[in-house]
Amino acid sequence: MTQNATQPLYQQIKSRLKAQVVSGKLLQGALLPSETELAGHYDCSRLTVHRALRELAEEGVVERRRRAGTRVAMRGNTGLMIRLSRITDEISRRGFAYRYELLETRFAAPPDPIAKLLDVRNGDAHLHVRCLHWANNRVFQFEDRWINADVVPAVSAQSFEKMSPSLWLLDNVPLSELEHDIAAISASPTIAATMRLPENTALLEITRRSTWNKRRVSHARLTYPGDLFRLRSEGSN
Amino acid sequence: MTQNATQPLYQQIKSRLKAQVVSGKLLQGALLPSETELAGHYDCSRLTVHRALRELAEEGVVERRRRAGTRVAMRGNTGLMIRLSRITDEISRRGFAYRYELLETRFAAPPDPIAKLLDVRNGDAHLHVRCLHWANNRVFQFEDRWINADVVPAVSAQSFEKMSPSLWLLDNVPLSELEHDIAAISASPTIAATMRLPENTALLEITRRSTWNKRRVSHARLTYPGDLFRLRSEGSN
DNA sequence: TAGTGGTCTAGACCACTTT
DNA sequence: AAGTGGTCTAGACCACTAG
Repeated sequence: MTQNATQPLYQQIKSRLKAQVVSGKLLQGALLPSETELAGHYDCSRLTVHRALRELAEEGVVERRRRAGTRVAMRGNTGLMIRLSRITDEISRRGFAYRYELLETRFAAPPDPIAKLLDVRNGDAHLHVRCLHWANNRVFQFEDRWINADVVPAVSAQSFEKMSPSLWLLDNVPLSELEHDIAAISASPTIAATMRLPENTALLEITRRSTWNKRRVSHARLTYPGDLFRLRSEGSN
Repeated sequence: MTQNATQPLYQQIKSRLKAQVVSGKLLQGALLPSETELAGHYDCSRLTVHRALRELAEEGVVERRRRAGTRVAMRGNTGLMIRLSRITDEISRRGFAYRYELLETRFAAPPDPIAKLLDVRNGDAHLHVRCLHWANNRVFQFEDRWINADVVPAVSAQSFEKMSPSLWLLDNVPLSELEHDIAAISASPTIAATMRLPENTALLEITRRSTWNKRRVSHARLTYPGDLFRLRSEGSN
């Protein structure tokens, strides 16, 4: 197997192996030849085969274990990549005018469930911020966020009058790990009033928990009008 | 820089570079040293540096171009990985009993918007399937799907009485590329009746277009009760 | 303990894009 | 034209783990 001008060798090997998996020549759980054998078969170096197999493993097509070898992964897991852009980009990309409005910022003891999620002592005061993101004359996002003041003491000096807490956190907290939940909910009377929407409007709700250095930094509930916001993804497999 | 017992070299390099980005030593848009220079700096081979930089690029931390070099990426784009599992796994994982119910399968000319999305001639007949996925005694997913009979002629022989079209496509169409839209909608009277839900219930709607060999294979609208279904993601950056 | 994958090297050639 | 990243090789040593 020689280097084709159009496609790298490891890519070609990936495609071939993938094709064998989906065509059924390699059933789920089937053992693949070792890297050395495949290198001989494709007449290339072991590293080239290794890269192909490593990427297939990252995509979830195969599973690898030392000594045990490489096996076709159990099917059914389709990984799809979704890219969320920062809200201002999202809005301007659609040609809308963006406006930020701070509703409230206060120090207070978070309610029990939030305290648990933030992993803070019950009764301690932390920062609660509520704000709106407007696109033209409609609310595009309602952000309801708690920030752990133990982990990010600098928030005390922030008013968030001009800059939303999500942007501020992005620029000021390093390397946070994120977890998301995405769900559809019906607008409660409170939320409906806040977002200037009719009651029971369908909303897309994204709950985001950020962690830094194994400590909970922030817990945010982001709600969007269902008709204004869509997540888009371009899948791989 | 020598190989540490606990962590691969390329990982250590990744972490160091990442740390420089988030600490502000490397500002957004800043040019990083070339692979050769970094290899000298970390006293390792160029390939090791290359792997570190390649993975940072995949994670969106840096952007690379030949001759132009490696630069710190523009911030604010948070990639989040969502894994969609096949519906039967999803339901059984929650301990519910799964049941599949076919509502209707017919050959017909798709309505204009669908015809456009499927990229088929107006008036040609294609397969339309509507079915339900039950979890215990509740509808977990309503699947409304059109399949391009030109691309997948084998569908003609399928009744889909026992097996849902999404599963069948997974097993019979190779390597399809997927695009998804995710939105929140309010249950219309028709959908509400089909899904046995009150009108205006908030629904999570996933629109999935699959492509094979640059031809549109299928267009599906999957709707879930908002309270029963959540997408979960564990992010990286 | 033997065989697998994981990592690393030193060197090489090529493709691409800015200068 | 020159310098960057992208790929590949042949060989090596190591870590892990199934038999």
